[in-house]
Amino acid sequence: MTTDSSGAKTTPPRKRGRPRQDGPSEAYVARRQDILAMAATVFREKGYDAGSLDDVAEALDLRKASLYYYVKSKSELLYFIFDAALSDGLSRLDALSHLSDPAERLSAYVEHQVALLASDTGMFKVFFDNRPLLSPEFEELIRAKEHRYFEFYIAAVSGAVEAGLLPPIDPRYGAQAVLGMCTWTYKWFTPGTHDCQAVAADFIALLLGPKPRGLTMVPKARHEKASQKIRA
Amino acid sequence: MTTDSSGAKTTPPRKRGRPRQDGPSEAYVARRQDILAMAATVFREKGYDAGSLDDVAEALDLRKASLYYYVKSKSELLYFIFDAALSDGLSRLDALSHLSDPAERLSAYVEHQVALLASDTGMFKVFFDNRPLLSPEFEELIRAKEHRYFEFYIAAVSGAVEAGLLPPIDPRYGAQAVLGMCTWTYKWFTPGTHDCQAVAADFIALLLGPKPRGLTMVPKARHEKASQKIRA
DNA sequence: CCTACCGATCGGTAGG
DNA sequence: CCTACCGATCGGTAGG
Repeated sequence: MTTDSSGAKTTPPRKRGRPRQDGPSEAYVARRQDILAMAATVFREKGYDAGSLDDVAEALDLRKASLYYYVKSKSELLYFIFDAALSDGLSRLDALSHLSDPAERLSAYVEHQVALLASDTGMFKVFFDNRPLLSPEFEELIRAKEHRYFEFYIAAVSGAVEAGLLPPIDPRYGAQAVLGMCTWTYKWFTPGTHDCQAVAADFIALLLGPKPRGLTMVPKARHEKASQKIRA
Repeated sequence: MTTDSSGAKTTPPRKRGRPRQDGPSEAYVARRQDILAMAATVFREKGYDAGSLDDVAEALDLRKASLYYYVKSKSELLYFIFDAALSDGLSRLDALSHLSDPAERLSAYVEHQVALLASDTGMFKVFFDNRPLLSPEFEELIRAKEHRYFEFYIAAVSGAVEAGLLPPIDPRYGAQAVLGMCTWTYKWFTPGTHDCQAVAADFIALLLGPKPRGLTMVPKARHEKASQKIRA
């Protein structure tokens, strides 16, 4: 219950059908988004351990205690950030999964991952290098989404193997290889120095062989060919 | 100048040829090795941030302050551990660099890196995920060795490209790809579940194509062949 | 190699 | 959303 300027008690609007407030208000959610965004920036710049809640609060011109009105703990803050990033990545992958040509799909996934990681190495340093700090429950939720992410790559590698574009490897190891190769980018990529598209192109060439220029109708696999050309 | 129990001034030992103590004693160095090994264990198990000097000292039945007799700071401890690991890795790579066959050499490097990373994922989590904590001077020394490490892979990729075993990619990007693929192992490899040798074999197949079984004389490149078989 | 202790940081809470 | 503050941790130092 609140008090208006005259000091009289005010009651909530009496409108019969008033939809119940079943959740946080819009303003609350929006403010929390601000906080999450700022926390992401702080963590990106100083790392998770070194980036304190005081830093986050100060950057928003708040007191640290006020953050607890929006978030239960520091690690929950991290969880929200991770979850949003993962959801974003998943939906992008999903948008690419319609590609039916195995080579095109795998190439698109590689380009996606390289572009994503190169676009924000700072954030991914936090993401990949501070995971154990999450509480078990959050850990589980993140892990589930990560697993879905991984499965996109397993499917793409499987498709490429079946099409004879890749040698007959274990698709799980293949997916780890592709993801490792692309993800590792966050450790060395420097925007000014390196070219994101060139990197992706070279990675794809490494996996699928040199891109046939101007030709679309490439018959089958290079791996099948390779074995044909063996001479005793 | 020191004073003996009688209060008289003492001079350094007069023995003419006595070899000067030009560095820490053997016992001192040995004890420091113990401390480094224990610190490595603690960091491996709890991480660098969470693994306190009290933890390290306690595990050695010492007081924390005593560690400072052997080490200047916590980050110097980390530096010593990293430097030893890197030196070890470099000498192993060096031992493999005699391989003249480009395919064999690249394969050996892949096997080396996968085996190394899979053998101690805990330590490499510390190594790769806590770097920024090192002081600038240490950072520079480590970086230099890492660069030498990187150059081994650049050379191997270059060799494979020149031999037509890999498509004509930028050797630096190629080396990052190979290292990323192999190194990423520390993030997902589990000794019981995964097979280190199978992983390496699949990675090699992914890079160089399926291993020709029982045949040694494979003519040239699969990439050259691929373009030959294109039909309009 | 030890005892004793400092100084600073930081996540989190009480209570409004 | 704020003031005030707690409790615990931790790297490091003094001085022996």
